[in-house]
Amino acid sequence: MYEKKIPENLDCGISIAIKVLGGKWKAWIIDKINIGVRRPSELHRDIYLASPRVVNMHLKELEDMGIIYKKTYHEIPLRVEYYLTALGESVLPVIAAMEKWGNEQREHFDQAVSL
Amino acid sequence: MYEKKIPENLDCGISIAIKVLGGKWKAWIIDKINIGVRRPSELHRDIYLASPRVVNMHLKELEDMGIIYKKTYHEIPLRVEYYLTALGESVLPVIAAMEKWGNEQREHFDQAVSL
DNA sequence: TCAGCGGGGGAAAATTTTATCCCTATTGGT
DNA sequence: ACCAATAGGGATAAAATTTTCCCCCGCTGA
Repeated sequence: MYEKKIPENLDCGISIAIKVLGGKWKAWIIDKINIGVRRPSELHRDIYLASPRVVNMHLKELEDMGIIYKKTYHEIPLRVEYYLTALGESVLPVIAAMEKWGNEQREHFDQAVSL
Repeated sequence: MYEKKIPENLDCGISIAIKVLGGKWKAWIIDKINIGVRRPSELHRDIYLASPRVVNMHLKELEDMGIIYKKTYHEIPLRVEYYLTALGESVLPVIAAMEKWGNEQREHFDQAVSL
């Protein structure tokens, strides 16, 4: 796994929140799991714009951070489901706030420079 | 300036919010400007962990996105001040939510893996 | 036997972001 | 003449993230 070379700074709450939500698809994944898209293959299909590999990596990170947990069913075919932990649920309002604000301001960003 | 090669996806509000708040120091900068740290040199001193160059680049991006605006006083020595636009002020609650959540969960992340 | 689905990961390349270094310019002070 | 403070940016290097490609395993069904 990749080793960070520059130490992190988690002084302020913002850094922590960005660590959890800042990845390209992390917030989206959390949202989907919350909605009930639990299986990796479902998530891959749902977030088809992201490469499956990144979704997997994000899932792993979120699991390591204690935002989600994994349930493995030893069935055939193998089945895996992800669920939000209490910590993961506690972050939902933050995501909702971001989502709400972003949607309200979408018009502005559609016009504004295509940065 | 750097040209993106992969088109952005601003489908959901989350992407938009992350575009504005996801940079390493963007939320911090917005917060500081809101508090009254307005001049570039002040911001550099205040956010001394970030390289001044990046703060400048973030300021430019935030200005281009319409989150902040710049007032230039043609005094000697030259004086520049940044202020939040209405759009910038509208994002403050989102930052507050992130900050609040991050601080509440800080303990968890202090213990958890030093990812 | 071979293709396909499920979940998953290594290695390397490509892309994006951040850091470092050093420069511009104006003006005041010593 | 030279250094300081102000605000800024080009070029390049380094770091971090994301993508791409191709592999693993267990099992099923044709």
